[in-house]
Order: sequence, then structure tokens, then C-alpha cells
Amino acid sequence: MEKSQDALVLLRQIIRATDLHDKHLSRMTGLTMPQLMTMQTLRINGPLTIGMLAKEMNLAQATVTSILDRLERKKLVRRERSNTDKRKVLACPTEEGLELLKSAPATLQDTFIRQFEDMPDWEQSMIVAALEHVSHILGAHHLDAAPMLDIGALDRTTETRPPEYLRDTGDHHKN
Amino acid sequence: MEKSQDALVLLRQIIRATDLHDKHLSRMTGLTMPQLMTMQTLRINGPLTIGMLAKEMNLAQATVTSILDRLERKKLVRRERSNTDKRKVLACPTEEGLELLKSAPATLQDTFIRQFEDMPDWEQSMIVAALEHVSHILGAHHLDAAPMLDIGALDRTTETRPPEYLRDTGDHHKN
DNA sequence: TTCATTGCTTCGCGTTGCAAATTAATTAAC
DNA sequence: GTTAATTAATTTGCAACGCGAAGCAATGAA
Repeated sequence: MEKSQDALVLLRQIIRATDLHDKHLSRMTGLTMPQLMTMQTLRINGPLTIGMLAKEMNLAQATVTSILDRLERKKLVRRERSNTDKRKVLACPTEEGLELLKSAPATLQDTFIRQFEDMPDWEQSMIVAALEHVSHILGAHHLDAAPMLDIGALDRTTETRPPEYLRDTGDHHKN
Repeated sequence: MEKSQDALVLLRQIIRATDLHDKHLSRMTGLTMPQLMTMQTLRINGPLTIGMLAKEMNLAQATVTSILDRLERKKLVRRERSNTDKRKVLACPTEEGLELLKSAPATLQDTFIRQFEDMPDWEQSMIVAALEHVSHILGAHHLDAAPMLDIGALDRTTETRPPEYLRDTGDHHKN
């Protein structure tokens, strides 16, 4: 059957596009992708314990610890011990960290939303229905997911500027 | 608008599902994801020079060199100098390497294809049309992409290269 | 008190990923 | 035909990932 191949290629294209955009964001913010991912997760969920953060990102706790070390050094994240249970450590995004995400360049979902909402209502419904179908086929419907296509950034501000203000060690990952 | 949020969540779910499946494949084969990616690219395109391989995967040449070092140590890939231009080095998947990919667990696209082809024709067309729309919105329609959802493993419907040495199952190679 | 569990960090190791420097082969210029 | 520039891959050095195992402190249970 020809159409299933078409569908697969299209899905692959979509995934590839988001991946490339993630790498672009990475360059713009000066953060690595795991670092961006971490900031994004914190922005969405608010302060999380290291364990929760690890689970949320499908990484080992030790991995998250080291990522947080670097984010803390850049003052984008602050560690805070829990009062009720002093074993727990909360990772909190700093003001600076949230600022950084806000100033990230226009995101893929902005583009998507703009064009999507220009479409007639019946077409929107058709796309949602189709995506629902695909998600179900892949057994993905139970996965929790934020309404965003790329790792970083939110908000309307269309500021496209590479930040100079994180200098620590040479951290420019290029990808 | 509510529906654009729905669409974004669904897309994110789909991407997340393929990512999780990739990690599963990685564990099963004993290869890292870049290594799997490399093997997969070679399986699809046949022998490639290091430079082509790097471009295909959006990586620096030096990175690919080191990945190939490890794949060669595992005897999954063989290096071969070009006769016509002795600067060039071709990376060729070995029989063992192709075997490994073949013996990988059932892939996501297998699941997808099976269920997709059970759908009535009009529904298939609807999904392809919707995906086409999304791909276009994201500017992804020009990206070249193989008809597969996960990095590893082969699907028998896509033999772009005739590996005359297929046949047989059951040789699990764990690094 | 004692013991097991939980949550995070530390340590060691291998893998990615890149830029810069290096080597070798090809091509262009003189 | 020698010299110079270009191209292709490797080597080197360095930071970041990613994980398991070991360690430590706080909590909970016996």
C-alpha cells in the first residue's frame, strides 16, 4: 500500500522539523538541549524535586544532578531543600532563567498556531481527528505532553537575540 | 482557540512516543542512539563517505569518525578507501551489522502500517492529507525522510538497496 | 535502638559533539 | 613539474551527557 509509506514519510518530516528547530533554539540560547529541556520542564511544572524531574524527562537521577549543577552555575536554576522532608531538593527556575526562555526566538508552535487558526473550522477538526488517530495507533494517547513543539520558549515576544550574559566556562554547544 | 492546543498536544505525544521507542530499541540492540542512527542511515542509503554520512545526520565529520571507530570495533561497519579518490573513505555496513538491525524487535512503523492498512481508504486519505498540511505548516515538506518512525530496524517494504545477503534469523548480537 | 528505605550526590567510565590542528590526496596555477 | 590551494578524513583536546554503583543523610518501621 502506497499511502502508509506516504504517511510515514510525512510523520518523519514533522519529527525532523521539530528536532532541527530544537537545535536552532539551542544555539540561540547558548544552552545544550538537555539543559533547555530541563528549563522547559521546570517552566511548565514549576519547582520539582530532582527525582520528579528525572522521571519527567526519562533520565537517571544522577544525570539530572549534573545538568542542574551547570544550570545552577549559570544562575538559571536555584536548589532549595524541602522543609517537610529534608532529603528532598527542589529545583526552582530563577527569574533570570524564566527571562531567558521568554527571550528565545519565535517558536515552532507560534508558527503552527498562527497558520492553524487561519484554517476553516472543518479543516482544523479534520487535522485534530487525524492526529488523534495516529497518536492512538502509536499508543501515545496516554503520554502526558505539553502543548508545544519545541523544547524552549513561550510567550509572544519575538525577540531573536543570542544572549551574551551567560559566561562561565566555554559552554557554546553547537549541535 | 481550543483546537490548536489539542493539535499541539497530540503532535507532542506522537513525537514523545517515537522517542521512547528509540530508547527502547537502543537498549535492545546494545547500541547508543547515534550508533543506531548511523547503522540505519547506512542501511537505507548503502555505503556512504564519512562526509556524506555526517551531512545526512546533521553532525560534524569528526563526530561521525569517532562513532564509526566504535562501530568498526564491534564489527558492524567496515571502512573502505575509494579507488578513484583515495581521500575518501566509504563506511559499509557488514553482514553482521545488517543482521543486528534485522533482529531488532518489532518496530513502531510495523505497528503503524498494520493498523493503518486496516483502515478504510477514505480514512487513510484523510490522515495523509492532514499530515501533509501539518508538514507544510512546519516547513518540513522539503526535508528528505525515510518512511520509518524509529531509528533502528528495518521494514521489509522498504528495500531501497538489495542486500543480497539477507535471509536467516536468530543471531542476536549484543555489542 | 536498629534496620531498611528513600532522595540526592559523588565517582568512574564510556559516549557524544565540536573546533582546531594535522595528514594525505586531488586540483589549479604558474 | 613544482608550488599553492582545496578537499577528505583523522587526531587532539575539551565540555557535556548518561548511567550504574557507591556513599551519605533523613525518614520510617521494627
